Amino acid sequence: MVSPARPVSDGAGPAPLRRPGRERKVTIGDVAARANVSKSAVSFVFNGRPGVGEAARERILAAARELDWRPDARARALSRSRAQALGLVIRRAPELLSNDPFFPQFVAGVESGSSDGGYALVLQVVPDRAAEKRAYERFAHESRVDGVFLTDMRLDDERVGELDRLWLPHVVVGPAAASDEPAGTIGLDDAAGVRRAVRHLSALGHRRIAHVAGVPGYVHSEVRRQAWEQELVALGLAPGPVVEGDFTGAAGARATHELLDRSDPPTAIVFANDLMAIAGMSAAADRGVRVPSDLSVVGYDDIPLAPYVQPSLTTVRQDVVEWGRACALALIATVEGREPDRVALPAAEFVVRGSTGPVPADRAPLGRPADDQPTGR
Amino acid sequence: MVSPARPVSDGAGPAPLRRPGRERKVTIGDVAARANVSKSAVSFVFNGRPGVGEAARERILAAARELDWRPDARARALSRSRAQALGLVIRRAPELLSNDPFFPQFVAGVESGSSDGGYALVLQVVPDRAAEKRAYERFAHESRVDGVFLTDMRLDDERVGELDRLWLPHVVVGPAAASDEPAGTIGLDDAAGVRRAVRHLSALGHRRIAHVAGVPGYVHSEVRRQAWEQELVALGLAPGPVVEGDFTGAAGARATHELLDRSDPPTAIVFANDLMAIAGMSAAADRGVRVPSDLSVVGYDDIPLAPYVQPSLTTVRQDVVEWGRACALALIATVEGREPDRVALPAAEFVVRGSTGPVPADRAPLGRPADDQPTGR
DNA sequence: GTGAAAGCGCTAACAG
DNA sequence: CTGTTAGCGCTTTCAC
Repeated sequence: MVSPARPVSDGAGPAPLRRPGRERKVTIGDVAARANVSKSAVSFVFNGRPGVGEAARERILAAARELDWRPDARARALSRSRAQALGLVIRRAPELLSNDPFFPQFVAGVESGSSDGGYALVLQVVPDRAAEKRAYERFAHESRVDGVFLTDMRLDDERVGELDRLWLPHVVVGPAAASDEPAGTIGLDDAAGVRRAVRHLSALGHRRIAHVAGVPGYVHSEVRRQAWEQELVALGLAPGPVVEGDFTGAAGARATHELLDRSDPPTAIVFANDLMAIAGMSAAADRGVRVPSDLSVVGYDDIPLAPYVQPSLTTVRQDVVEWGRACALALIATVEGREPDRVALPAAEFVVRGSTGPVPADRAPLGRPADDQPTGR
Repeated sequence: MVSPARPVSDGAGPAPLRRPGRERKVTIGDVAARANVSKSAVSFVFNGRPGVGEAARERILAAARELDWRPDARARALSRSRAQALGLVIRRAPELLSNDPFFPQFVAGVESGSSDGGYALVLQVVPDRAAEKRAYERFAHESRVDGVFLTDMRLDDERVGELDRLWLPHVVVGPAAASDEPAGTIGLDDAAGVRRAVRHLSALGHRRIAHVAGVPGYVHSEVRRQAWEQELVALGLAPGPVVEGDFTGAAGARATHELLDRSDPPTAIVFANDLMAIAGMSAAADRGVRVPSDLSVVGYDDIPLAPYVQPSLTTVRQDVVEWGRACALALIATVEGREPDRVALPAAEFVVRGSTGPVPADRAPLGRPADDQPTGR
């Protein structure tokens, strides 16, 4: 059975909700009494505002410590009309949540930033758009949270307007490089990493560089695709074929087969995430195409496994934890009516490992590789 | 800049906390007035208790719908002395959170169960034991949550006692097979999967089956190690060497090298998780040991990548989402003073893929393999 | 069946 | 600088 609220069980049925007996919860009144001051004095001290003498202050703090008292979050929330909590709604099938290395780290970062700022993080996982909308509405109507994070932005996302209508403050979490991003976006430069990857491949002599994209309609999918294309154009190369993926291993494998089936198969593929890239490498191996000697592969995310697959995966890494922190701090500032600080997030980093190499000699169309010494690490 | 609480900005400084102008928040009073009843009637309807006539009930519901009103969670929490929220404290370095496929799924499951039961999920990520303890204390003292989940149980975990002292209801999330588990544990049968794996290897003729364990001191590490050992003994085999790992890829690689360096290297290794197993396969490949022809490998978790590495990974899968749901339902029952239902969680499942095969002919010490036809997924 | 009134524990005006 | 007082929005007895 499950541990009840009461540690010493007497075997009685389903009973105890609260602590038994007389032990009333200690309140601000008890602290005030013990320190010989008024409740407001206690309140003032615990809200860090002036107007309380040093002596009284000391006594109050001592009394609170002795009684082991902390302001009750519920009462505080009610009287300040602020929940002192931030909401994160994640729209994704629960089973698929662990496909994505982004969320665990992002949640960790957001939580760390939130609790540093004195806010709690309320999480909700919803399967579809309808449930997502309801979740935001409930957060707003029930005043459960003071603001929310918007992740997984879609092209023409309706949520910003909805949240404005609900008067629910928010920050948009997204790649910073999108040309038409809405104001209020906190993101790091996704595109830079992809561009760096393309340059790296070009420097290795690759001329047919394909892309396996993420789920269409998502901003981060688009940003990565655009970055890939723009950099190819900038290098004077023709944008190779693009295959739409959906960030799953199955899609990565399928897309890879599709690309290698072409009459002019690419010599390098830039995948929109590591999971697809690794599945792609397996697919290549299955048909006797060797990485990196026959085909170079680049991923995105730098998942913990990336260094440990065969061959180790060249990829792009972002500091997602720090990103999450920055989002939390920005949202707190917004909620409290302050102008959020402009934070400089580190750009995505390009990590060179074993899955990229020189273009196969018999496939290199012409010219010698440009010079390019990636920093990696 | 970040989107403020007010959609139409007039360029003023850091100002608006709440909605501007006259638009007062609609309250239960407004609904009562509009429906021509008292506040308590409204309250009764929204709390599903008898004592309100059908006609009044209809009008109340209509009024609430028209005014778009839902009970304010803060006020409700205060007057009912219940936060209507559940807490999950995760102790882990933020950067390491994505190493673990467990949490994203577990969180998703817990959240789904919580919101089905009308509870919010408050998450906190803490780096160490001290912060963890403070987190629980704050949850309790500030009445932020009504109960908490205890994950990553350690041998001789102090938290159960602490929570009892704080009068904070809780459920323990852990493998169900631990012999000395505390009452109130919700878990599925971790050990069954590992035992199945050992039997599978034995059936393939393996006699020297090693184990790469998880972080020592954690219940789930111990349970898996014990299951491995017990099954070997049950099969009449000598427990092979055990190397301690820490669930990271680096540890998996190191441990594998250590095992293969021995004078009597194992022909099969059971790893405590997939990440170590995959890194172990890479380590083996690096030294020319081939999987599965020279070495069989079994993981644990069935991460999304498991089918897509080379070779695909034989592993153990649990329905972590369902597990999380069950935990949430049990905690809600506990919090509300009911006896939690005894839920039957599906046992861990053994998934046979490409990383396990017959013992190498020249290494099979004696006898012919027993018959064992694993079911797979 | 319905409504008035007293809290829940804290914050924040406003007097003293 | 300190204390008194009126809420915050909802729940819940308890008379009517």
